[in-house]
Amino acid sequence: MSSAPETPAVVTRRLGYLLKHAQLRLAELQEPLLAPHGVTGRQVAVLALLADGEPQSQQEAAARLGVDRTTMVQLVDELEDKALVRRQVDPADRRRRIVTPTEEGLRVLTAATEASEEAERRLLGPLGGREADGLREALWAVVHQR
Amino acid sequence: MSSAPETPAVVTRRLGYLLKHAQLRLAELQEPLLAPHGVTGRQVAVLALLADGEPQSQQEAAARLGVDRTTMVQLVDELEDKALVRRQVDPADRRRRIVTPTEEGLRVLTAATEASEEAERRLLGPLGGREADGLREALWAVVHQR
DNA sequence: TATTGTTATACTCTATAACTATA
DNA sequence: TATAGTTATAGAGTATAACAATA
Repeated sequence: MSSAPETPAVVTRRLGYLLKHAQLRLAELQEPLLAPHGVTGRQVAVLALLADGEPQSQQEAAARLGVDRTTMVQLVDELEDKALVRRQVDPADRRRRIVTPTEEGLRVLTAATEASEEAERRLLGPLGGREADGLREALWAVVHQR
Repeated sequence: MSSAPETPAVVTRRLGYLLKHAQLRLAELQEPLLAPHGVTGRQVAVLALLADGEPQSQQEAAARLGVDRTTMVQLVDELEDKALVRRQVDPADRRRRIVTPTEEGLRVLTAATEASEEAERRLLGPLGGREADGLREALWAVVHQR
């Protein structure tokens, strides 16, 4: 789906439209920058999550990312196929699989994170520093409200 | 997919994550408010687009919304099945179908737009008026950059 | 030949239900 | 009985390719 219309309509002031197309635009910018590292934006997100803090089981990671456990199975499958993470049975509870990044996974994460941040900078290009910070803060407040 | 994790991780500061989850949150809020009107958020968006400005062919509408023409066929099918829009062959170019809202379509659009705006207000609840405006403006700038 | 709308098809992302193993 | 991971499957949303009608 293309991310911006040629002739803006009233619809394009709606928040749903703006959020969707901002996401599409970001994906367009990220894709070519991440491709050389052999990962997608979603894979980078999962990798970052797994590298952040204590080693986690799949369900813990799923809860933190806000996805279903069956989705996490597939996300971890993808990363494991690329040898970027390892699954290990938790000795304390043999039902659980602790998922940790490999050394290669950490290397890819570092490089891909830079690429990802470059894409964010390009997306936020038309905004000033204060506006860009404001956008991120406003989204954070909206997403984490309860 | 659930829209917010119990334990925020570093990933949740990434723009991709924030945009996706803001959208999910908005969809959650909209769904129950729109359901009584018998339309989805996407259908309201298309209806609003078709009611806005000159009568449009499917391809014009698709371009303005930023979707493929085959996607527009299905969107218009949905609205036509509910008798909210009408397809009419363009006498000036018989390949084109002009799509216009019916009276019922306009009534539903009015009601659903109010519901949709209420959902936006709830999403933006944690923000002050200035921050909410800033968010919308920042997203607009980012989406319409060239 | 080119364009509009359409259909058939496929791909991505996600979830639900049911299974296995472990607790 | 309950939980972690898994598999099979299905649904939503989207696109590409090929076709019919029309230009």
